[in-house]
Amino acid sequence: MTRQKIQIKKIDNTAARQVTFSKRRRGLFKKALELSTLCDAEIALLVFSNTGKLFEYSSSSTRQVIERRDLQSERIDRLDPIPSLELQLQSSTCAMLGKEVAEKTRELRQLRGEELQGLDLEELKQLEKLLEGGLHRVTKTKEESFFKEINSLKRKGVELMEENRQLKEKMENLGEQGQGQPSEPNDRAWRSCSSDISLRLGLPYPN
Amino acid sequence: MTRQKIQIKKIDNTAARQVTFSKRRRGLFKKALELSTLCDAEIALLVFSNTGKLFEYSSSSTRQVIERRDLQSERIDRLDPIPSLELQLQSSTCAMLGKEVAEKTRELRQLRGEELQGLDLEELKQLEKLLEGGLHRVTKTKEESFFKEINSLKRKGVELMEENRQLKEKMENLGEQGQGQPSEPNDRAWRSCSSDISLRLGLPYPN
DNA sequence: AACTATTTATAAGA
DNA sequence: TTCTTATAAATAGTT
Repeated sequence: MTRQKIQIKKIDNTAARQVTFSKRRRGLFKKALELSTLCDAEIALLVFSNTGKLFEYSSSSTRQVIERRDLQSERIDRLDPIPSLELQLQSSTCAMLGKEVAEKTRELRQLRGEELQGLDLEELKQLEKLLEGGLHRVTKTKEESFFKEINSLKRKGVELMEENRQLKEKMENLGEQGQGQPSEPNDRAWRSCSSDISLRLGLPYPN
Repeated sequence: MTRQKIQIKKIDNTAARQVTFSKRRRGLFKKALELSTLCDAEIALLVFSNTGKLFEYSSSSTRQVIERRDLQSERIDRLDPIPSLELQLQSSTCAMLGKEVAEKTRELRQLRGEELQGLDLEELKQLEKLLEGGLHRVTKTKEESFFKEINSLKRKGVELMEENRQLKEKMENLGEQGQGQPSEPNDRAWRSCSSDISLRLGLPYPN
């Protein structure tokens, strides 16, 4: 709708699709709120993202709106007093979910390089490309993570050395004893906080 | 929103309210359709006008979307008046499947390098290893596939040259004409089956 | 139901 | 994700 007009069809690029989803979801929810406010309408809006996440808006309570809707459509599809209507619907939901699980399982196996026999050259090439992309991003993230950890430890080290220096100074001022080994302040600093450091290493990013 | 900006509060004038309701309801439904199409989202939208009329949109089936939503908020809502045993059983199956889908979706995204923010260094390292393994196997399979294709084409070439050689021999025996060029049998062999070869080449390597 | 001046939404890029 | 910005789309008030 801007910069360039787009076709209303599924966006192939995953990242772009997610960005658009975020933006348009907000827009849609805003419009729903405005309609319910301006026109005193009762609204329920359920949105499942591609990834299965649920977003919902309701002018009152979603459950309430759904029940009101059920009352209306009751006259239409209540011709069967069959309690299995619900059962059937759930059943089809189950079937759908089952299929989804199977599909995703297959995809996962292929990404692990485990179920490649049925693929043609083109599919193999695409898979390879996907893996290269994923690997690249993971490696990059990992290295950034390493870097952060290292910097955090360095900073800590500097702080401890400074603290140590100050303590020694105080001690020297107090007793003029001078028997300490001025050449290894950092050794003592590190030993004194070793438990804290190992904790940080064990739980790499507490934040 | 045009001619003059309006406040988002209930429109007092009944006629004006109804006109706005019509216009905006259409806009909202259009936006819902666009979101579901562009982003492959599953959407249900229920709107009751203040006159009590129901308008609904769903990307699939309203009932199905509601079911899916109930599954997610099952534990929270508990408004259900004792579902049948069967329904309960199916429901738990569905819930399980739903969880599985969510889990696998997350795994897939991580393998694509898309949802890495929550992972610690150890997890990133494992993911990287997994991807390297998968990539290695896929690349190997792809190269084997290339190789097979090449060998198959070579074999075909040899067969054709042999066939060509025999044909020429026969022709020479029949007519003692000797005008052929004995130095380029392969050239003619390849040309004679060019359409077949390009067909085979076209399928495996379209780009 | 149409029109149209404006406001709003948003695609692409940073 | 958030901001920016050029442009498309929606729509308030009018006819």
